[in-house]
Amino acid sequence: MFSIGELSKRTGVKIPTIRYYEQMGLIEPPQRSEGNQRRYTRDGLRRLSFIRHSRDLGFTIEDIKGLLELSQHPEKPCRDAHEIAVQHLKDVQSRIGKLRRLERELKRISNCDAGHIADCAVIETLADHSLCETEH
Amino acid sequence: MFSIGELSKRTGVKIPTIRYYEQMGLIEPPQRSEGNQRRYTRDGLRRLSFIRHSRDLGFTIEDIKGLLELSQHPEKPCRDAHEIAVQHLKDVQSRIGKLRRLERELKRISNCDAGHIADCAVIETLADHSLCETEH
DNA sequence: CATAATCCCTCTAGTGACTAGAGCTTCAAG
DNA sequence: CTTGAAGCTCTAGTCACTAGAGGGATTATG
Repeated sequence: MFSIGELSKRTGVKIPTIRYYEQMGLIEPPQRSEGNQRRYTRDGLRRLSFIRHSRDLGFTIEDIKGLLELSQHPEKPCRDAHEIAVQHLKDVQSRIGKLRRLERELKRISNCDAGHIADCAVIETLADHSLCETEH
Repeated sequence: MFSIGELSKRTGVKIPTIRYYEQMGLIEPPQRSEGNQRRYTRDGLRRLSFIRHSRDLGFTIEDIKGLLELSQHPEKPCRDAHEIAVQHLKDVQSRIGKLRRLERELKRISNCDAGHIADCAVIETLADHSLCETEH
């Protein structure tokens, strides 16, 4: 049995975040000690590790609820889990695309070496979109 | 003089967002009509366009406050504006790096074509970080 | 066994950048 | 002069936490 602090250390999830996950229904309310403190089992640890890892990969809490649900039913078809992952991959790829266009624009405007604001490309470009090279 | 709706159409910033910017001190409270409705000038339009464009490029409201302040003082050195832009560029580049590692991992795990959850790479990998190829 | 240090509890509120809705007033066109 | 669109303020909700107050529980040491 682990206290919440130990669980936190082992998973790298902060204590208030663990309690928040409980509140959100991502993890089940664990048993309590006589003095009302949370006591977790090895199973709770596994579940939280799953959640931690999924969050690191950028899945939303709703996604994770779905994935956890699925993982409880090994006989179900894999299709749904697969779909969640593919959808998320698409999101990630679109975010990368946007950020790369941004990067190009920022590189360009931050090459500015004007002495004064009056001639600064950063300010000028922000004030006038038509000075941009790419859409965004 | 524009109403808030016209300003919204011309800049592409939604009406509640404009009021929010006013509340946050990004734009000055404009004049009001006799019936207490906001009336904007061409200058307000320019300022909001600047903000819109900066937000599109991912600057935070705090960044934008700084940049607006600078743009009001054309005689100031360009250095500060430059620094804000470069810092932001760094942020963007680090976000791109993270997302690309994620993309690789998601591509890998979503190649799964198992029939059942029991053998699904998505679930398996989320449950066990050591199955990952890259750090994240 | 007493005490001190650490840990844990609940509850509320704050973050950033909006967005949505209720319940009301004003404006512009016909 | 009426009517419907557009505007007003205020409150609360979003997401995924994070911080702090004010208390109780557990554990290590003397």
